[in-house]
Amino acid sequence: MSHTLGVRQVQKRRTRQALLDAALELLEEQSLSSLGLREVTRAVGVAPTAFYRHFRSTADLGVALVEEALGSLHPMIRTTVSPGGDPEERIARAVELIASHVGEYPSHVRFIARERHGGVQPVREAIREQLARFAEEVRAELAGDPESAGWHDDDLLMLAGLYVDQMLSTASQFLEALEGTAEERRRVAETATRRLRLITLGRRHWLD
Amino acid sequence: MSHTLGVRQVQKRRTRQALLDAALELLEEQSLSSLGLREVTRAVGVAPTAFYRHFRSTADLGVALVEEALGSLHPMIRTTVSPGGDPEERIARAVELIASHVGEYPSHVRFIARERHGGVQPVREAIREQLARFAEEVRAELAGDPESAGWHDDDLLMLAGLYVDQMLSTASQFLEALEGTAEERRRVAETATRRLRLITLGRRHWLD
DNA sequence: TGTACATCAGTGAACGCGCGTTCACTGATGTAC
DNA sequence: TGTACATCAGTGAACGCGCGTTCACTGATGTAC
Repeated sequence: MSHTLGVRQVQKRRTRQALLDAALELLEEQSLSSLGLREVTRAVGVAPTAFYRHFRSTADLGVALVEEALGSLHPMIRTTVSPGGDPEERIARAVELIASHVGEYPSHVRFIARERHGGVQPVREAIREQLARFAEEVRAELAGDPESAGWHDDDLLMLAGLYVDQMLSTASQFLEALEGTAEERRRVAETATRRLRLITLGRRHWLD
Repeated sequence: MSHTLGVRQVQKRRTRQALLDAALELLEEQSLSSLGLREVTRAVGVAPTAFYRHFRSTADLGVALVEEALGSLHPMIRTTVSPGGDPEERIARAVELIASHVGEYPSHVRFIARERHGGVQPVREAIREQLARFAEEVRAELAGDPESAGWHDDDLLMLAGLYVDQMLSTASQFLEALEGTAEERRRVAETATRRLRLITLGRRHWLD
């Protein structure tokens, strides 16, 4: 008994991934709610009917894309917020991490920003769930920080949500600046850094 | 010479408004990029070709909806942030104002949240411009606050952007809770209040 | 006030096109013996 | 190892449908005299 997949399953996975990749590229310039199944299969070079061997609908494909875009992000989020070190250094590290993630996976970031409030309910729901998980993970991480002594769990979750919102907002601003100048991107990083500094100050004086 | 419009112009405006209203309702459950011109005219009860007497395309209609949704909001934003009074009272007032606006114009709020990162470039651009104006107005208002003495203009704009982002985020959370229980809405208001409190604390200690 | 002409918001037929979905199929891969 | 049958990812024709856009039109409203 081996974990090796048969030729058939390998090929099926390949086609499925090709559909996801093609869809993501098409979604650079449109919303999921206007993405056509035939567009996607045409881009991959398979018959339209092949689509149904992998997804029930484009909404279903969208949910799969949410997993692809956000599923792998959990470990990264965790390390970003993890306590220890100079606060100013931690902020710089977080902003750089966001910038490099946007640079590496721009289509994923765009997809999430676009569909978070988009017109396809199951996809919105899937994103909402993943972001709630992020917030919970950040809360758990913050809870381990000595600076959080005396904080209510409610307030930690509030702060975690603020951080997650801020990450998404920053990511979306980096995305807009991606085709601009290096100077624009520097300004986005600078503003994001100051916002985090201000939030950190508020955090420090929360229990005053 | 009077400002009275002729019968023809009055009727034309009525049809145009009916198209905008119908589109906004259809956009409750889909994105602009999948909205069809025929859907809109069908909902109004005019011939598809009548659409072209008012808009070049659905994207053009979308830009008009941005003006309708955000254009009238400027005075409100101004008063919300205007200085004076107990900070805690100001925060409560702001959160209530957002809640009541979402309750009164849910479709407008949903439209802006959805299309801010949506698939139609001219609409995204129109929203971006209006939000930049909001941020600039908030900055100007903050500049008049004695608490802002010693602040750089850059930092005031950073804070203004944070407030605008926060308003939108809160509005979108109220929207999600709109079909939920009163308890859910209370929790959204509570979390929004605490977030603003934390930001206010950060603001107070910015120059420490 | 009345008349003759101009304007133009809305009409309705027509067009070519791409859509999502169905269906029976093919032929390579997998499995039982 | 070889054979006979089962599985199933991908095919290709066909369907009915709604789309955006064009065009010449109609008839109420507006304007000049």
